[in-house]
Amino acid sequence: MAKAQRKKASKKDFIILRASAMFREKGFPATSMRDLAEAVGIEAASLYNHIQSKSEILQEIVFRIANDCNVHLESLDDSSISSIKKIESLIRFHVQMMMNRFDDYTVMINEWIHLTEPYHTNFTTQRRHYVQKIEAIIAEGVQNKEMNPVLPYVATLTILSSVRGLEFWHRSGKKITPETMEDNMVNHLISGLKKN
Amino acid sequence: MAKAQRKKASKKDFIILRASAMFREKGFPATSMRDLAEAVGIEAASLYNHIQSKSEILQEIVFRIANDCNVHLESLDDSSISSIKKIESLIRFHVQMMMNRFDDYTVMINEWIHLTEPYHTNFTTQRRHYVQKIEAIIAEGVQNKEMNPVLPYVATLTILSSVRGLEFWHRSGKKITPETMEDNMVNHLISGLKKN
DNA sequence: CCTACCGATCGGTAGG
DNA sequence: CCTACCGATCGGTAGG
Repeated sequence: MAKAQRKKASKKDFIILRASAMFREKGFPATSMRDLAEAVGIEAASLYNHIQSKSEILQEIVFRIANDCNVHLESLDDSSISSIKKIESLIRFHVQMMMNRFDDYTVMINEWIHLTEPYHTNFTTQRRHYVQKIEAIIAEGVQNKEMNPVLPYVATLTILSSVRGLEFWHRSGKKITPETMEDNMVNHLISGLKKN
Repeated sequence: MAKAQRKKASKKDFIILRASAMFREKGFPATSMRDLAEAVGIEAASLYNHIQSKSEILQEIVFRIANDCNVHLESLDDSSISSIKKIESLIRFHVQMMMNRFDDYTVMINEWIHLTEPYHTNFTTQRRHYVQKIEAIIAEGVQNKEMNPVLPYVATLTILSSVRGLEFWHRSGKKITPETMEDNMVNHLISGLKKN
């Protein structure tokens, strides 16, 4: 029984794994359950022994990743490191997510709009809180005179979205190590382009 | 005849205008021709008196904007301004596109994957050349010692994708003027977050 | 996990 | 610009 549970869970995970890759490539609405079934190696109808609906797959992908982002951000909360260091950690975390969990992360970013209610509202609310916490870190940094007088809201959006550029990098054949990528993005977003 | 031509063209433009808003909101595959027809105020079948296919609408939206981006970038080409000033102009241009032509620009960025061949390949090729030209500007700035020693490819992706954050800003009710937005993003991406 | 099949909806056409 | 309608495909279910 425990074994059967485990077996079933892992098949479900396999379906979600394949779905994530396809949702990223073609988008959620353009991916059919028949395409997915073929990628998994079973008939479309058989998918429903493991999952409840197409929507459920998207929900699992999105909220798993969103949860990991929230956990990371909260880990920065009561530490005594500087605001700059917190933002650096945030950038590194997102670059790593993009590089190590490319399909899931990209699906969260690009396909969350196709979440049905109440998941859609749930996600946008979570995202708003996430942004607000980062804004608070930046606002503190500005007040501390650690940071230039930027608008925290704008800086937060810039940081969070800049990681999306890695989507193109991933498609291209460029050989850049994860560490180089991380360092470059941290330097650019924290120290800027212009030499002083 | 000339008048009829003009009238027909403007109705087509109206259809594309509405389509752009819907493609942005719900994505290209999730927007049906019946939804679009309703937004336009006619029956679905009547759309085909003005456009050839659903795909054609996407093509028009994407390549109009892509063309404007190319024209701007080429305008920077033989001017004698510094690399930093060129990049500043590039950032301001993209922020303005995002603010003034929000639907079209967002559709280009998010929905180009749904272009059919040969348009899909055409777009990715154009985009690659576009990125390479910006890389060249940054590489020159690094060589000049105008800029910090960043990897041009990574810096280019960071700049181009950071504008995508404005998608969230647009949805939110935040009152930030276009000029403030532009200045903040230019400062962040060029001078960085950290105070020296 | 399969075969067989459902009602709904899709992009698009015929003909007026 | 409409009515009427096409074949294809969609997500999902029944029953085994």
